Amino acid sequence: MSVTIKDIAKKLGISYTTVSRALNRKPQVNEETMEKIIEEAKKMGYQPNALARGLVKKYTKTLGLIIPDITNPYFPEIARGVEDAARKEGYNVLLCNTNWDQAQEEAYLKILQEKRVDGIIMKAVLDNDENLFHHMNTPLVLLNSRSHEGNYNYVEIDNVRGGFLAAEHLIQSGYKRIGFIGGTTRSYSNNQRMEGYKLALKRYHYPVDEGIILNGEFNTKSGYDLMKKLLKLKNPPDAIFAGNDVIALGALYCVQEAKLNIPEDFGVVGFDHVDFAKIPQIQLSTIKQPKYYMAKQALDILMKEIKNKDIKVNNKMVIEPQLIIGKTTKNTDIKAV
Amino acid sequence: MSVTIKDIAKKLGISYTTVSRALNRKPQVNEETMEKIIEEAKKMGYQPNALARGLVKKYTKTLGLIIPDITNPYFPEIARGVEDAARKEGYNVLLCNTNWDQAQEEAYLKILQEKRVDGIIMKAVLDNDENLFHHMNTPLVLLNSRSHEGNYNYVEIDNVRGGFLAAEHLIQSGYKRIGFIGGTTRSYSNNQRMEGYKLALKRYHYPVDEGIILNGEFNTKSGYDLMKKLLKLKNPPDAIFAGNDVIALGALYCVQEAKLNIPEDFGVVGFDHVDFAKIPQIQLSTIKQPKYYMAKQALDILMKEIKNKDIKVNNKMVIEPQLIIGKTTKNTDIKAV
DNA sequence: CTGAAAGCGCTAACAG
DNA sequence: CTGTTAGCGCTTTCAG
Repeated sequence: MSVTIKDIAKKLGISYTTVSRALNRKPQVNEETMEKIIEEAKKMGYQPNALARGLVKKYTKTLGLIIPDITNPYFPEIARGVEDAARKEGYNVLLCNTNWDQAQEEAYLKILQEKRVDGIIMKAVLDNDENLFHHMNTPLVLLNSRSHEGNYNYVEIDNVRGGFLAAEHLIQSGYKRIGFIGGTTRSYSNNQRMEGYKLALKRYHYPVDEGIILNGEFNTKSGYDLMKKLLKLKNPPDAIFAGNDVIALGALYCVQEAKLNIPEDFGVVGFDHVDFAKIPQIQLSTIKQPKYYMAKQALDILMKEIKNKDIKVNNKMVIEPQLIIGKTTKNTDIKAV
Repeated sequence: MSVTIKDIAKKLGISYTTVSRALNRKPQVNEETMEKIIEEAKKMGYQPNALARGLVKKYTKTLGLIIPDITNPYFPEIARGVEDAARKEGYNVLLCNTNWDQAQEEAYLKILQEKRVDGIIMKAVLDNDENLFHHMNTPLVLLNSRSHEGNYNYVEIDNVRGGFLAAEHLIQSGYKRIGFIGGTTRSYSNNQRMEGYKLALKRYHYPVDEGIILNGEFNTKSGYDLMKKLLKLKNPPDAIFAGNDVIALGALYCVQEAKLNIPEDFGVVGFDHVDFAKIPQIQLSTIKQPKYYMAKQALDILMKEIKNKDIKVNNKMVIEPQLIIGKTTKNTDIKAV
């Protein structure tokens, strides 16, 4: 099928070892023959076989990135950060989307290792799983996730702190009854955010009412549906903290549909600060994650692990979140994006 | 390092061929030994080496997907379609993001082939390139792109028709001076859309004024900047057709900032019908591409090419676009999402 | 500076 | 049903 170094060698009447060396620009090779070989390779349309190379070299210069939902803009922003950083280190990234499906996550973890990627960055679907991390021979860095045994490095936003900031802001904005709409309770980061929210309520002597704490999925539809449920209550909330921006968007829509004025009658705070949250039509109040930066950090840690496969580096990073005040909560200073 | 079939064979005192057969569930193997081998493999944490397998089998069950901008929601939607369809066929997808950088595109094309992916789907950055497709040994299907020589299969929206529909809608909505804000003029699809726009103007006896036809980049900032330019004109447009939804969003923002009422004073039509264009705060009038469907079609064609590597299948698909009327153009029927 | 030989981990004939 | 052998395309000793 495709041209190999042997084909080139035969054509030139030399050994294929020399061809290999020339193509890898080893200094030992005679300059003239080197040039001749490179030229011939180009002429014949030679394409090195990365499989064969990987087999002998024991590395592939490829990384895996496992994320749960590529249509949530949070993850493309992460993906870009990882990819940009990886490229600079000479790595390519195999992006895998699990659709929040744990079986799929496990499958990808397996496949990536079989393809002998040099390392993996993963936002895990769930945190309560024990089977997931069996037989990991490949360096793994978690993103906003924790393994059960806690033996992987990670980069995460301080989710508790973020939840606290969100709820505190709603309280200080004068809302009286603050609900929570989260993603799945099996998600580590979701629960941490909920935790922070409860802490703030307690801190400010607000009651924690489980009746206005709802969890569903990490998407707009779920946000919309759960908001609808909350509004139907006899004693509905006058503000909510959403587990992420995508949920917040659905909630926002529902509130508007109910003809409540935002932010006067109802306040909404999200989490992530994804790009669409910034647009003037929305300007969502939210908790900012420095996504690009976090992605870069995760990659840096992964690089260290790869370069010291024997030594177990301990490198866990917790990033400080930042409250962004938009126009979906009361004390807004409206400003340009 | 990691466990190989030889290790398992040694441990069990049998030949590694038998191990290979058992692990591949070949029916010929004795059931008992088969079970024993599989169990031992699990116990030892065996992970097949896909590189070695690929080397001998000549396929990798991996596909490449090259896109220019993962943060434009159009592409995640495409990516999901490709990935879902690929998974059903037993393939994984290597997602590559070029950031609209042609050198990067070429690099990825090369890398993917070196990794011996079985096929590639690509939205090309530019259409005017001749070097790009050199030495393609790998099946390639283009998405909303054309190769210079036209010798690759593709799936595309009818961009001319889409541009026509957009401009026609603005005309019929009563706007008098309709501009165009596009991405780069080196993009095939962009130019086709512009073409359709001009056709509509001519058809309805509107003048084609190059002074209100601006091109820049395919992002929100560019849309905003170019819109600003247009509004500064002595004789500014009262509507624009944007090359895609992301550009439209930037334009929308700029128009609102200028305190013009949408849709009364100013109309905007985008292209793509990405998810955010549907949200109630925006409800962008736009041209719909059935993205998921198109991705699936591209994958189907690619599958055919892979399965008939010798026979050159000719399979070019042009999809009909659909006008979606939102609330950024006058004759709106406001409706739920 | 160049070649011969071994081997990466696996599958695929070919025997037995 | 199982083992032996060869070979995928490449890099890496080890000689020369």
